Amino acid sequence: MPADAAIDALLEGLNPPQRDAVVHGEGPLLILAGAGSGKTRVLTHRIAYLLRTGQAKPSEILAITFTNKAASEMRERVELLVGRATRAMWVMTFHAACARMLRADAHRLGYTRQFTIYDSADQRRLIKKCLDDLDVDVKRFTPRAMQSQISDAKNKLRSPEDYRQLVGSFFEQTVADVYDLYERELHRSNAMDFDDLLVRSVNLLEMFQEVRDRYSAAFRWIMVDEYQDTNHVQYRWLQLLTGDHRNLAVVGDDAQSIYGFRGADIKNILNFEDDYPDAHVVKLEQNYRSTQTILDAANAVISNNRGQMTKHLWTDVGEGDPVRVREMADEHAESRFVTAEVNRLVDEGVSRAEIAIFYRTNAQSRVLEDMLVRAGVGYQIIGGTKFYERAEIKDAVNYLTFLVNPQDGTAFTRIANSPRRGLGQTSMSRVLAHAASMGMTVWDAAIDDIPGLATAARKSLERFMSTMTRLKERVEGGAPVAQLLQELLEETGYKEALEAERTIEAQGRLENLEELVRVTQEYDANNPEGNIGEFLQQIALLADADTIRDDEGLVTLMTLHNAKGLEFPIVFIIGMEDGTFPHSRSIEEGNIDEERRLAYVGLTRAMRDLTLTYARRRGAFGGSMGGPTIRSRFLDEIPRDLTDQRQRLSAGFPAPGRVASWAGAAQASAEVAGDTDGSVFRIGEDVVHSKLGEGVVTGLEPGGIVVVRFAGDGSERKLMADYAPLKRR
DNA sequence: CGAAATTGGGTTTTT
DNA sequence: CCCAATTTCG
Repeated sequence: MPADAAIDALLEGLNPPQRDAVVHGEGPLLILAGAGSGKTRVLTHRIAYLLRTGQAKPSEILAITFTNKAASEMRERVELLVGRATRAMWVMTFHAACARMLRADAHRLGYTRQFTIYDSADQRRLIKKCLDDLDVDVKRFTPRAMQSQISDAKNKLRSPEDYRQLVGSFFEQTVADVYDLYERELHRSNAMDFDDLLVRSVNLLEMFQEVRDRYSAAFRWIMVDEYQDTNHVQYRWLQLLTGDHRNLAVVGDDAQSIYGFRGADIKNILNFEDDYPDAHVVKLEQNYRSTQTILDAANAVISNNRGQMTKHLWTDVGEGDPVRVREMADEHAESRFVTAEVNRLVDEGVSRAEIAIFYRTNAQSRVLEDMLVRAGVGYQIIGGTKFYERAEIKDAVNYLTFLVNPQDGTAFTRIANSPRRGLGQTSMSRVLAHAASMGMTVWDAAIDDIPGLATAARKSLERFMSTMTRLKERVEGGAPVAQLLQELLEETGYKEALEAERTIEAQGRLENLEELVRVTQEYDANNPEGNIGEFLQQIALLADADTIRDDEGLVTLMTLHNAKGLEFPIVFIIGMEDGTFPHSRSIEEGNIDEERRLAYVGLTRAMRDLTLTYARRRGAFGGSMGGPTIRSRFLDEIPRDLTDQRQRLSAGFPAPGRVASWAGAAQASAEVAGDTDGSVFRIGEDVVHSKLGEGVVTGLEPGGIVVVRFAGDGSERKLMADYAPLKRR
């Protein structure tokens, strides 16, 4: 028992099960942590406790999370408890930990430590090339389908040979061929895709006893967050590392398993006690985040799933307000309603940073964004088109990649003719073919005498490669990343080409590149011993969730998937319709349970205020498609008395056995009609119309119509708020 | 050989 | 609507 006062302090303020998990010593530990039950607190205190009691040394701690953001948050919170000792611990994502192991030992598997990490776009491009090389019809077998099959195989630790054994159709036969070639091409390029990071690490640990001994001895204490989202490779990786000491503590919630499509296997957590019969099991069921009403709603929804670990969240913060459910005419009315609500809340003194809006698919954000921009509401959006996926950023990154990884043909193909240098498809294929046939790196092939290359292309390639060679010398001289990037953008003519365009778009691209330079400067400052290869590997592993800012002035928009692990005082979930959420694909595949868990995740993000909206009609593909919708089955799984919706709006009559108040009915019909009070604009507000100039709002009418008196000619006009080019001033 | 124009195809979720 | 791939034109 702890005698030390510092140790007592670590346990203070923890509830009994939390304390139980923190003080558990050697041996397997399963922490079933319901949403908002303080699991990060438990993990950080457990680490601190192990250190303080002298059971563990900092360098023996390996703490795994799913996002870098979660990792840095954990690191910061541990640091508050134990200080500098944190630096010796590995607190990072699965992928980052694997990349780090591989940098040290990849040579054993025939890679250099400068191996490139391919994101899924790179991966798809290479798969496409393999399909072409094998003369496969990409109309029949799309690269996307191949990619998901290959990724799936890798997550199950199936090699191309393993896969070939199981082939049962022509499709799978094709996949086997592509998979086989793809793997060889990847290796020849000295590159790994995301899945490879895990797979190759497992290979390393399985094939080299001394490597395995080294790591399993080093990491005597292993902790894993979000264990319900681990897949088979990750499971195997953990097995290999914990085999000797069995000090594995996992935290998770089977009700929040939402990554099945990515190979996550919920059985990993469900069967933990079979894997470790002596496992100590702790359940955290007290929720410190939400009101009882929100929890009851979430519990009710998730109870429709079978075969879960029983758990019942409760709180002592009180009942709170009912869940608000709103029917809107279409997605425009929905956006208008949410935007107006945000404004109303802000007027009441709520900070925008306290508000989040969730949706099922990224495409749903567009209409909402339009409306928020129009209303002048600041927002940040997580996901969608990501910074590192922008063409100019990928180009710059691929320049750096080719400088450190001369084998990377994908990087070469991307940059050789960007900016235009007169090196087309044909010339590039010549270079790649030459490299392949001579067994040399792409770089060496590009500076070699290539037979059959046109004179113009030859000249151009020579010029390009001499610039690259000059840059490479500076890389080898240990130039800082930022300096190299800047020189590269100048000397390759990339910047010049963009400047010559003189378009607003090009201007934006230049600004993005400046942003990238800032990122490299920051990297240089934080990593005096760093190098390009490490920088590239680091940015390759960034996730969307890592870009969330704590900005007072911004409402946060994101998919439900990205919302996991976060909390907000006020939450809106839009698009609560069957087909959107649950998604039609999931309905077809009979995969409703995972969608329901996603709903559970979404609902439990809200601390005090939760609003769910659905639209009677929803357009798709820019308005050409889409029709009447059916409200989400998940809405109907929430007991009516937890919501403020007193009758079924779609029926148009009060529900049997329940008396609807007049006010409720009036309010309901107003919403159905297009909600008069939900307008983005308000009477008396100054607005600007792109054609008619400045004016003031003099009236609001049902159907989203605003009446505006314009200053220019004094005329008063009725405008459709959704379609008129009208903005708040 | 490269750039512009056209057409056709597709939307789940992502480390 | 937005992209990528193909066709067409210079």
